[in-house]
Amino acid sequence: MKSLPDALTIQAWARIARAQTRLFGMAESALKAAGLPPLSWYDVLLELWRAPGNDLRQFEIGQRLLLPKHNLSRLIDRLESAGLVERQPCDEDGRGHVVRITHEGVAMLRRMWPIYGDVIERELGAKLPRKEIRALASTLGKLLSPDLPARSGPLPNY
Amino acid sequence: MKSLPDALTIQAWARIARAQTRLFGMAESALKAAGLPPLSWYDVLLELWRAPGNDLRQFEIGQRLLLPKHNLSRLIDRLESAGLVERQPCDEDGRGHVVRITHEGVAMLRRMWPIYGDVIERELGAKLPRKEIRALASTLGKLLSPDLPARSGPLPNY
DNA sequence: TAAGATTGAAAACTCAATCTTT
DNA sequence: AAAGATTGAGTTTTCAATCTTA
Repeated sequence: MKSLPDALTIQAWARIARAQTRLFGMAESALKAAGLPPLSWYDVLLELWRAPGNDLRQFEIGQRLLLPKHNLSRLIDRLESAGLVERQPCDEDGRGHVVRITHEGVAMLRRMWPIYGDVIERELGAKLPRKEIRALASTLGKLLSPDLPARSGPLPNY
Repeated sequence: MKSLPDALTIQAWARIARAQTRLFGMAESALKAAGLPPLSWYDVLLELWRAPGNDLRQFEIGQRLLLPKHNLSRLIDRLESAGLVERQPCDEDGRGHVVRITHEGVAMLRRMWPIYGDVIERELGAKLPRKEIRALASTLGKLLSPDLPARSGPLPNY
Protein backbone atom coordinates (compact mmCIF):
# COMPACT_ATOMS: atom_id res chain seq x y z
CA MET A 1 0.00 0.00 0.00
CA LYS A 2 1.45 3.31 -1.07
CA SER A 3 0.92 6.49 0.90
CA LEU A 4 2.30 9.71 -0.46
CA PRO A 5 4.01 12.53 1.44
CA ASP A 6 2.61 16.03 1.87
CA ALA A 7 4.26 19.16 0.47
CA LEU A 8 6.17 19.96 3.65
CA THR A 9 7.71 16.50 3.82
CA ILE A 10 8.68 16.71 0.17
CA GLN A 11 10.34 20.05 0.78
CA ALA A 12 12.32 18.70 3.72
CA TRP A 13 13.37 15.69 1.64
CA ALA A 14 14.52 17.84 -1.24
CA ARG A 15 16.52 20.04 1.11
CA ILE A 16 18.39 17.08 2.54
CA ALA A 17 19.54 16.25 -0.99
CA ARG A 18 20.30 19.84 -1.85
CA ALA A 19 22.20 20.59 1.32
CA GLN A 20 24.26 17.46 0.99
CA THR A 21 25.12 18.21 -2.64
CA ARG A 22 26.09 21.78 -1.86
CA LEU A 23 27.99 21.27 1.38
CA PHE A 24 29.96 18.21 0.36
CA GLY A 25 30.63 19.66 -3.05
CA MET A 26 32.27 22.60 -1.29
CA ALA A 27 34.38 20.28 0.83
CA GLU A 28 35.50 18.34 -2.25
CA SER A 29 36.41 21.56 -4.02
CA ALA A 30 38.42 22.83 -1.07
CA LEU A 31 40.35 19.58 -0.84
CA LYS A 32 41.03 19.49 -4.54
CA ALA A 33 42.15 23.11 -4.52
CA ALA A 34 44.67 22.13 -1.85
CA GLY A 35 45.90 19.20 -3.94
CA LEU A 36 44.47 16.65 -1.52
CA PRO A 37 42.50 13.45 -2.15
CA PRO A 38 38.69 13.24 -2.11
CA LEU A 39 36.41 12.85 0.89
CA SER A 40 35.95 9.13 0.35
CA TRP A 41 39.63 8.66 1.19
CA TYR A 42 39.25 10.76 4.30
CA ASP A 43 36.26 8.72 5.43
CA VAL A 44 38.07 5.41 5.13
CA LEU A 45 41.24 6.69 6.77
CA LEU A 46 39.27 8.18 9.64
CA GLU A 47 37.42 4.93 10.32
CA LEU A 48 40.71 3.08 10.44
CA TRP A 49 42.34 5.70 12.61
CA ARG A 50 39.49 5.54 15.09
CA ALA A 51 39.45 1.75 15.26
CA PRO A 52 41.04 0.24 18.39
CA GLY A 53 44.05 -1.35 16.66
CA ASN A 54 44.14 1.15 13.79
CA ASP A 55 42.75 -1.59 11.57
CA LEU A 56 39.42 -2.98 10.40
CA ARG A 57 38.11 -5.81 8.27
CA GLN A 58 37.13 -4.57 4.86
CA PHE A 59 33.46 -5.37 5.37
CA GLU A 60 33.46 -3.40 8.60
CA ILE A 61 34.53 -0.31 6.72
CA GLY A 62 31.76 -0.96 4.24
CA GLN A 63 29.18 -1.20 7.02
CA ARG A 64 30.30 2.03 8.64
CA LEU A 65 30.39 4.00 5.42
CA LEU A 66 27.38 2.39 3.73
CA LEU A 67 29.53 1.32 0.80
CA PRO A 68 28.95 -1.85 -1.23
CA LYS A 69 31.81 -4.33 -1.16
CA HIS A 70 32.78 -4.24 -4.83
CA ASN A 71 33.12 -0.50 -4.60
CA LEU A 72 35.24 -0.72 -1.48
CA SER A 73 37.63 -3.25 -3.02
CA ARG A 74 38.87 -0.73 -5.52
CA LEU A 75 38.83 2.20 -3.15
CA ILE A 76 41.16 0.27 -0.84
CA ASP A 77 43.28 -0.60 -3.87
CA ARG A 78 43.81 3.09 -4.53
CA LEU A 79 44.57 3.87 -0.92
CA GLU A 80 47.03 0.99 -0.86
CA SER A 81 48.76 2.17 -4.05
CA ALA A 82 49.14 5.56 -2.44
CA GLY A 83 50.72 3.91 0.60
CA LEU A 84 48.06 5.18 2.99
CA VAL A 85 46.79 1.75 4.08
CA GLU A 86 48.06 -1.81 3.93
CA ARG A 87 46.22 -5.10 3.57
CA GLN A 88 47.20 -8.03 5.74
CA PRO A 89 45.85 -11.59 5.77
CA CYS A 90 43.27 -12.20 8.49
CA ASP A 91 44.11 -14.81 11.12
CA GLU A 92 40.58 -15.58 12.31
CA ASP A 93 39.00 -15.71 8.87
CA GLY A 94 40.98 -16.97 5.91
CA ARG A 95 38.57 -15.40 3.44
CA GLY A 96 39.22 -11.81 4.33
CA HIS A 97 41.82 -9.19 4.83
CA VAL A 98 42.57 -6.73 7.55
CA VAL A 99 43.13 -3.16 6.44
CA ARG A 100 45.45 -1.06 8.54
CA ILE A 101 46.22 2.65 8.27
CA THR A 102 49.89 3.44 7.77
CA HIS A 103 51.99 6.22 9.16
CA GLU A 104 51.56 8.05 5.86
CA GLY A 105 47.81 7.51 6.11
CA VAL A 106 47.69 9.23 9.49
CA ALA A 107 49.82 12.04 8.13
CA MET A 108 47.37 12.47 5.26
CA LEU A 109 44.48 12.62 7.70
CA ARG A 110 46.27 15.39 9.55
CA ARG A 111 46.80 17.32 6.36
CA MET A 112 43.21 16.95 5.21
CA TRP A 113 41.45 17.82 8.43
CA PRO A 114 42.25 21.56 8.59
CA ILE A 115 40.88 22.00 5.07
CA TYR A 116 37.84 19.83 5.60
CA GLY A 117 37.07 21.09 9.09
CA ASP A 118 37.25 24.68 7.96
CA VAL A 119 34.49 24.05 5.42
CA ILE A 120 32.34 22.32 8.04
CA GLU A 121 32.73 25.26 10.38
CA ARG A 122 32.10 27.87 7.67
CA GLU A 123 29.13 26.19 6.03
CA LEU A 124 27.44 24.71 9.05
CA GLY A 125 28.90 25.77 12.38
CA ALA A 126 28.99 29.47 11.62
CA LYS A 127 25.62 29.58 9.90
CA LEU A 128 23.36 28.19 12.59
CA PRO A 129 22.86 28.83 16.29
CA ARG A 130 24.13 26.02 18.44
CA LYS A 131 20.66 25.08 19.54
CA GLU A 132 19.57 24.59 15.96
CA ILE A 133 22.62 22.47 15.16
CA ARG A 134 21.74 20.26 18.08
CA ALA A 135 18.17 19.90 16.88
CA LEU A 136 19.37 19.13 13.36
CA ALA A 137 21.67 16.37 14.55
CA SER A 138 18.94 14.92 16.73
CA THR A 139 16.32 14.94 14.00
CA LEU A 140 18.59 13.38 11.39
CA GLY A 141 19.63 10.77 13.95
CA LYS A 142 16.05 9.56 14.07
CA LEU A 143 16.14 8.87 10.35
CA LEU A 144 19.14 6.56 10.59
CA SER A 145 19.04 2.86 11.39
CA PRO A 146 19.75 2.33 15.06
CA ASP A 147 21.16 -1.10 14.19
CA LEU A 148 24.11 0.35 12.30
CA PRO A 149 27.36 0.86 14.21
CA ALA A 150 27.43 4.21 15.96
CA ARG A 151 29.44 6.78 14.13
CA SER A 152 29.94 10.32 15.29
CA GLY A 153 31.37 11.67 12.07
CA PRO A 154 34.68 13.21 11.20
CA LEU A 155 36.19 13.79 14.61
CA PRO A 156 39.96 13.73 14.51
CA ASN A 157 40.56 15.04 18.04
CA TYR A 158 43.89 16.50 17.21
CA MET B 1 42.42 31.69 8.78
CA LYS B 2 41.05 28.28 9.61
CA SER B 3 38.65 27.71 12.46
CA LEU B 4 37.58 24.18 13.23
CA PRO B 5 34.12 22.93 14.17
CA ASP B 6 33.16 21.51 17.55
CA ALA B 7 32.03 17.92 18.10
CA LEU B 8 28.33 18.74 17.83
CA THR B 9 28.75 20.48 14.50
CA ILE B 10 30.79 17.58 13.19
CA GLN B 11 28.09 15.17 14.27
CA ALA B 12 25.39 17.17 12.51
CA TRP B 13 27.54 17.35 9.39
CA ALA B 14 28.16 13.63 9.36
CA ARG B 15 24.46 12.94 9.77
CA ILE B 16 23.56 15.07 6.77
CA ALA B 17 25.85 12.85 4.70
CA ARG B 18 24.63 9.65 6.27
CA ALA B 19 20.95 10.49 6.00
CA GLN B 20 21.31 11.48 2.38
CA THR B 21 23.19 8.30 1.53
CA ARG B 22 20.69 6.10 3.30
CA LEU B 23 17.46 7.77 2.25
CA PHE B 24 18.31 8.34 -1.38
CA GLY B 25 19.88 4.92 -1.62
CA MET B 26 16.55 3.47 -0.56
CA ALA B 27 14.74 5.51 -3.17
CA GLU B 28 17.13 4.34 -5.89
CA SER B 29 16.68 0.74 -4.80
CA ALA B 30 12.92 0.99 -4.85
CA LEU B 31 12.94 2.50 -8.34
CA LYS B 32 15.34 -0.11 -9.63
CA ALA B 33 13.31 -2.92 -8.10
CA ALA B 34 10.32 -1.58 -10.02
CA GLY B 35 12.31 -1.51 -13.25
CA LEU B 36 12.32 2.29 -13.37
CA PRO B 37 15.12 4.77 -14.16
CA PRO B 38 17.27 6.48 -11.50
CA LEU B 39 16.46 9.58 -9.48
CA SER B 40 18.54 11.83 -11.71
CA TRP B 41 16.09 11.19 -14.51
CA TYR B 42 13.18 11.98 -12.22
CA ASP B 43 14.77 15.25 -11.15
CA VAL B 44 15.27 16.48 -14.70
CA LEU B 45 11.81 15.40 -15.83
CA LEU B 46 10.21 17.08 -12.85
CA GLU B 47 11.96 20.38 -13.48
CA LEU B 48 10.76 20.33 -17.06
CA TRP B 49 7.25 19.34 -16.10
CA ARG B 50 7.04 22.21 -13.63
CA ALA B 51 8.41 24.79 -16.04
CA PRO B 52 5.78 27.13 -17.54
CA GLY B 53 6.00 25.83 -21.13
CA ASN B 54 7.13 22.33 -20.14
CA ASP B 55 10.58 23.26 -21.37
CA LEU B 56 13.82 24.79 -20.10
CA ARG B 57 17.20 25.80 -21.42
CA GLN B 58 19.79 23.21 -20.60
CA PHE B 59 21.76 25.55 -18.35
CA GLU B 60 18.60 26.33 -16.40
CA ILE B 61 18.22 22.66 -15.55
CA GLY B 62 21.84 22.62 -14.45
CA GLN B 63 21.30 25.61 -12.17
CA ARG B 64 18.23 24.09 -10.54
CA LEU B 65 19.83 20.70 -9.98
CA LEU B 66 23.36 21.89 -9.15
CA LEU B 67 24.76 19.84 -12.02
CA PRO B 68 27.78 20.87 -14.09
CA LYS B 69 27.10 21.37 -17.78
CA HIS B 70 29.27 18.59 -19.17
CA ASN B 71 27.47 16.14 -16.92
CA LEU B 72 24.07 17.39 -18.00
CA SER B 73 24.87 17.09 -21.70
CA ARG B 74 25.05 13.33 -21.50
CA LEU B 75 22.21 12.96 -19.04
CA ILE B 76 19.95 14.76 -21.51
CA ASP B 77 21.35 12.51 -24.25
CA ARG B 78 20.15 9.47 -22.35
CA LEU B 79 16.73 10.96 -21.66
CA GLU B 80 16.45 11.88 -25.33
CA SER B 81 17.42 8.37 -26.46
CA ALA B 82 14.71 7.02 -24.19
CA GLY B 83 12.22 9.39 -25.81
CA LEU B 84 11.43 11.19 -22.55
CA VAL B 85 12.63 14.64 -23.65
CA GLU B 86 13.40 16.35 -26.94
CA ARG B 87 15.94 19.00 -27.82
CA GLN B 88 14.91 21.90 -30.01
CA PRO B 89 16.98 24.79 -31.36
CA CYS B 90 16.61 27.98 -29.35
CA ASP B 91 15.20 31.03 -31.14
CA GLU B 92 16.54 33.73 -28.83
CA ASP B 93 20.03 32.27 -28.45
CA GLY B 94 21.61 30.36 -31.32
CA ARG B 95 24.16 28.77 -29.04
CA GLY B 96 21.79 26.74 -26.99
CA HIS B 97 18.98 24.28 -27.06
CA VAL B 98 15.60 24.12 -25.42
CA VAL B 99 14.79 20.84 -23.71
CA ARG B 100 11.13 19.87 -23.61
CA ILE B 101 9.51 16.98 -21.79
CA THR B 102 7.56 14.64 -24.07
CA HIS B 103 4.30 12.87 -23.49
CA GLU B 104 6.26 9.73 -22.65
CA GLY B 105 8.34 11.76 -20.22
CA VAL B 106 5.26 12.87 -18.33
CA ALA B 107 4.01 9.29 -18.32
CA MET B 108 7.33 8.18 -16.84
CA LEU B 109 7.05 10.82 -14.13
CA ARG B 110 3.62 9.48 -13.26
CA ARG B 111 4.95 5.96 -13.02
CA MET B 112 7.92 6.93 -10.88
CA TRP B 113 6.18 9.15 -8.39
CA PRO B 114 4.17 6.49 -6.51
CA ILE B 115 7.35 4.50 -5.92
CA TYR B 116 9.49 7.49 -5.01
CA GLY B 117 6.83 9.22 -2.94
CA ASP B 118 6.18 6.10 -0.95
CA VAL B 119 9.82 5.98 0.13
CA ILE B 120 9.74 9.66 1.12
CA GLU B 121 6.66 9.10 3.22
CA ARG B 122 7.96 5.93 4.83
CA GLU B 123 11.48 7.13 5.58
CA LEU B 124 10.78 10.75 6.45
CA GLY B 125 7.10 11.63 6.73
CA ALA B 126 6.15 8.70 8.92
CA LYS B 127 9.22 8.87 11.13
CA LEU B 128 9.02 12.42 12.40
CA PRO B 129 6.32 14.61 13.92
CA ARG B 130 5.15 17.33 11.59
CA LYS B 131 6.64 20.04 13.74
CA GLU B 132 10.07 18.46 13.49
CA ILE B 133 9.82 18.10 9.73
CA ARG B 134 9.02 21.78 9.51
CA ALA B 135 12.03 22.66 11.66
CA LEU B 136 14.26 20.39 9.57
CA ALA B 137 13.21 22.04 6.33
CA SER B 138 13.68 25.46 7.84
CA THR B 139 17.14 24.72 9.21
CA LEU B 140 18.41 23.14 6.01
CA GLY B 141 17.00 26.08 4.06
CA LYS B 142 19.37 28.37 5.94
CA LEU B 143 22.33 26.36 4.66
CA LEU B 144 21.41 26.85 1.02
CA SER B 145 22.30 29.80 -1.13
CA PRO B 146 19.39 32.24 -1.27
CA ASP B 147 20.56 33.35 -4.72
CA LEU B 148 19.77 30.01 -6.31
CA PRO B 149 16.40 29.60 -7.99
CA ALA B 150 13.76 28.52 -5.49
CA ARG B 151 12.96 24.85 -5.66
CA SER B 152 10.47 23.15 -3.48
CA GLY B 153 11.50 19.62 -4.28
CA PRO B 154 9.69 16.74 -5.90
CA LEU B 155 6.12 17.98 -5.94
CA PRO B 156 4.12 16.33 -8.68
CA ASN B 157 0.70 17.66 -7.67
CA TYR B 158 -1.15 14.85 -9.30
C1' DT C 1 24.86 -22.50 0.83
C1' DA C 2 26.39 -18.21 2.45
C1' DA C 3 29.90 -14.59 3.50
C1' DG C 4 34.13 -11.90 2.38
C1' DA C 5 36.39 -10.26 -1.29
C1' DT C 6 37.97 -9.70 -6.19
C1' DT C 7 37.44 -8.98 -11.22
C1' DG C 8 35.77 -7.82 -16.22
C1' DA C 9 32.68 -5.30 -18.73
C1' DA C 10 29.61 -1.60 -19.08
C1' DA C 11 27.71 2.69 -17.44
C1' DA C 12 28.37 7.15 -15.50
C1' DC C 13 31.16 10.94 -14.00
C1' DT C 14 35.12 14.25 -14.22
C1' DC C 15 38.40 17.16 -16.45
C1' DA C 16 40.18 19.69 -20.01
C1' DA C 17 39.81 21.08 -24.64
C1' DT C 18 36.84 22.51 -28.27
C1' DC C 19 33.12 24.58 -30.98
C1' DT C 20 29.63 28.07 -31.87
C1' DT C 21 27.32 32.20 -30.85
C1' DT C 22 26.94 36.41 -27.99
C1' DA D 1 36.57 37.38 -24.28
C1' DA D 2 32.53 35.03 -22.26
C1' DA D 3 28.48 31.87 -22.23
C1' DG D 4 26.01 27.63 -23.77
C1' DA D 5 26.91 23.30 -25.03
C1' DT D 6 29.50 19.16 -26.78
C1' DT D 7 33.30 15.77 -27.01
C1' DG D 8 37.47 12.64 -25.99
C1' DA D 9 40.22 10.68 -22.57
C1' DG D 10 40.74 9.11 -18.10
C1' DT D 11 38.76 7.79 -13.64
C1' DT D 12 35.32 5.96 -10.77
C1' DT D 13 31.13 3.41 -10.00
C1' DT D 14 27.90 -0.28 -10.96
C1' DC D 15 26.46 -4.93 -12.18
C1' DA D 16 27.06 -9.58 -12.55
C1' DA D 17 30.00 -13.38 -12.28
C1' DT D 18 33.68 -15.61 -9.88
C1' DC D 19 36.83 -17.33 -6.33
C1' DT D 20 37.92 -18.91 -1.69
C1' DT D 21 36.80 -20.11 2.91
C1' DA D 22 33.24 -20.64 6.73
